Amino acid sequence: MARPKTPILSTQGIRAAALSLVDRNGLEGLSMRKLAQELDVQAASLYSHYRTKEELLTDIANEIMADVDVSGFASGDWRHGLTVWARSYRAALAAHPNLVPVLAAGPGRREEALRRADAVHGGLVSAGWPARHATMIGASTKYLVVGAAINSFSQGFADDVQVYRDRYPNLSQAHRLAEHAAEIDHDSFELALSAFLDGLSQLYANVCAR
Amino acid sequence: MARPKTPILSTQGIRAAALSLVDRNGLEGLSMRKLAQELDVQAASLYSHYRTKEELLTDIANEIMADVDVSGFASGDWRHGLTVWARSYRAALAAHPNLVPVLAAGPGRREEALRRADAVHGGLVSAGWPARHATMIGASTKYLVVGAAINSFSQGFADDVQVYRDRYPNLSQAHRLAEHAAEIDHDSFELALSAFLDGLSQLYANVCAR
DNA sequence: ACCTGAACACCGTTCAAGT
DNA sequence: ACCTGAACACCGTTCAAGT
Repeated sequence: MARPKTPILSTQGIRAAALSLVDRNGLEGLSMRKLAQELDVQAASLYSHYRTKEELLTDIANEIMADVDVSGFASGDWRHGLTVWARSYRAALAAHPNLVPVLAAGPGRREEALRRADAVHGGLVSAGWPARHATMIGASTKYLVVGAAINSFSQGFADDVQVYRDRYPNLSQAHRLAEHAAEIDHDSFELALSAFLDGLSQLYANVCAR
Repeated sequence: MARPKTPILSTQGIRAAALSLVDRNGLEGLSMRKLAQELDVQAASLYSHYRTKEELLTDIANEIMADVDVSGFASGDWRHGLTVWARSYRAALAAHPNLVPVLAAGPGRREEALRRADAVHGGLVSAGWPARHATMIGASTKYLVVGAAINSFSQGFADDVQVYRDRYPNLSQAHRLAEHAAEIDHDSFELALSAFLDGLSQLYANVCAR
């Protein structure tokens, strides 16, 4: 009864259960004990597969970040590369909003994160951007994606509908934000991305003489 | 000994001690027990002044957000208004990096947050932006600020200097990022902001016919 | 009103013990 | 190698009790 012939747990299964728990109950809804319970096992058993809770979360983050697509830079069109990267990056984060703080915290395991960073940087440089600009553009794009994912601008307006009308006339339709939060977030992100890229295009004309 | 003639604690003092603890030891370094110890008091005593730890954090967040400056919109120049807002917003977050997850989580208490949101939205609208654009621009700018504050793009490259040179040629100077992290973050933010604003200016010319 | 001491229900993690 | 049961050092929060 202490150990079945075939192992009960697998890192794969642990990750899936943990992610499901986070998706359902939020990041604070994940504890090693609850996770163990979900897997019909004792909490201590998890430590045969992951050394810490943090390591487990990092591993999950890796899995999610694997969907981020940097292949757009292969075309030689830096603007297309950035667009594909940013959108797939945002989609990966938005798929698990409760995990965004973890995903934003670090680049996950170095391996894949560095491969992607290298692809972005390399794509920009080979398109003509100076190295320093490439670094800043990569960072800036990440700011946009992470900022958009971590914070529904509209989420703060969920309750207390009446107050707005009286005291803040410019926000008189703020109560509508909650309903269309997802749509507004999406549109705001697309607006930010295209304005940012338009601005970069102007800069490109100035910086990258041909 | 149970109660001195003059109260030991004050919400003001509790906030200051808590913020100092977070600044020194990180967000996870703040517990009600450690905070109480810092104030030479029992943990339970804190609950005479704050009902929950979360409420305390929200109050601290308010205090910090009070430094955000939306006065730039009074000039009628929307671009100037956004610039002043974004920079002061970022400065407020960057002053307490360990608290950024909390600051990003919500708009804090409704009062001041709504006053600022109203100023931004109203400033944009009276400058000629349609209401929907004003909403999206406000959201986008916040994305940029929060994204920049929450994540040093460079912070992930702190260690393991040697690996980069060999495996990721485009990141050969990645080890320098750690040294100049603050500078690169600042420059990246400014690049993102000005590119974003340049893009918006183009859009303004198209959308806001005069 | 404000602080204490003790308690409750939770954590993450460790470790000897079992198979 | 993998799982258990019990323990350790921590949490946030509550509450009767004291002044």
